Amino acid sequence: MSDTPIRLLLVDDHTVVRQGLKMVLSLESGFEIVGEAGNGQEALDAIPKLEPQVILMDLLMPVMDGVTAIRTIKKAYPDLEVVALTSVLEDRLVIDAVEAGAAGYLLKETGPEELIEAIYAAARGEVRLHPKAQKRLVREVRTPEMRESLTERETDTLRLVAKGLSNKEIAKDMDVSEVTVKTHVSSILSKLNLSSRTQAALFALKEGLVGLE
Amino acid sequence: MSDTPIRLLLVDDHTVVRQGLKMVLSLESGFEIVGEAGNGQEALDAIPKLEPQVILMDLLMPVMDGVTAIRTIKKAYPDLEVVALTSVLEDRLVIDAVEAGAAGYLLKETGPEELIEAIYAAARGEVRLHPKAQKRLVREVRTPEMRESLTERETDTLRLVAKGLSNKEIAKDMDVSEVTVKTHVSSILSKLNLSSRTQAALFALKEGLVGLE
DNA sequence: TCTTACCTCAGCCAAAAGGTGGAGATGAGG
DNA sequence: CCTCATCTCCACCTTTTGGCTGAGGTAAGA
Repeated sequence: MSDTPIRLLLVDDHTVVRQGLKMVLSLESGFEIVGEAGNGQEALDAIPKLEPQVILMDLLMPVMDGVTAIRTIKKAYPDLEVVALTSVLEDRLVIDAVEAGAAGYLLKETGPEELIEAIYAAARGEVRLHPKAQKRLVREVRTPEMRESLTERETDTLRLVAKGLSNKEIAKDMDVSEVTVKTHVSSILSKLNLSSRTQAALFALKEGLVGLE
Repeated sequence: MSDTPIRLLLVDDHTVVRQGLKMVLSLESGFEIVGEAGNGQEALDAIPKLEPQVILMDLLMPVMDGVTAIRTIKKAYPDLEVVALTSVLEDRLVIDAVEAGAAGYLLKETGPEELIEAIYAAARGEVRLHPKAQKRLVREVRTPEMRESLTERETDTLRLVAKGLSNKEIAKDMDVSEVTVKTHVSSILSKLNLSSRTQAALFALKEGLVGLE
């Protein structure tokens, strides 16, 4: 490894988690934690002053979410490596994070050793994905026709289907005829290879297209 | 407060979270962290030796989940107070935890102050619920006829509906006629005051009746 | 300009879903 | 024994859903 410590910025809205990370990482001499932030916006503001080399970023945060933050950061500072660190494993999140340029996707259930190893890897410009995240990503790459191929209106429709609305209600909500909604739903089912709107709703939930409340 | 520190046991499968809690709580002189555990079973085994007064318990853990652990602990040690600490807010979890005898339900997004306050409260035998958890619990108490009133077969049916199966598939799965399934689905919708199987599926997911994969 | 993809709508049709009412069997409990 | 809840099934009916084909308008891109 290098002889100068890696400058780290921690971004997470939970105080407890930040403290925990600090605790765990402070046992490792190769790191220097130069700051903390409670959301993506704070992180962005702090970068010029703190000049971190690697950022540990939670994905689910208020104000500015992690994915947006990663995208913005990688645009402004391409050399800065961002490791996504989250407690939930959602297809959509994994894909978005990787697309946004994350140097890693770790779950909070990850042990300290892997965490440390992933940071070193990120600093070297390598990518470390949690095994489960890898699986999701591979699944996605293998079936890119899936959610990817849904058009904008179809995606809108699916979102409403996943909220339990009927075609008539969706039509009213989208301000089109019910016939059009039926057309959209049909092509959704066809494209995704599903056989009912309930399955479509479940798909949308799994993909993180909509939340559960 | 008392002059002797409160003996605390931390139970969480994430090392990072445990360290974070230790860090945060060590700033408070009123506590003494007597031990840690990575799951419910470990916690249970450690109680006789460590003699904690309050346990901070994560709900989602491998081996033995938090709710089961709470139930078991409260049966064996009624005076031991257990505070549930979790990152997710699920109706079913809140209800189950409270029924199991939890002295509190906190989210990991909770700030250190509230966390500390909740532990003191638990030690005094009081109950502290996160505002969001309170809301869920109240909603539940107000509509006990809901999920509660579903019969066994209806619950089975709902579970399969929430997996995206058609009536015919459910009939095959449950080994009854499709007519019977329709009867069950009808009474489910009627009892839960819903208007489509998709809504029923979403309900089942919200209630934690089934998982999402 | 000529595709191509998308959005919108339509009609026709079959299948699935859902509502209503009723009925026989079973088993638990007063 | 009687009652009550549950499970099972049936018939009849309406509504919803989903498949299929086609068609006009629009916007982007070769």
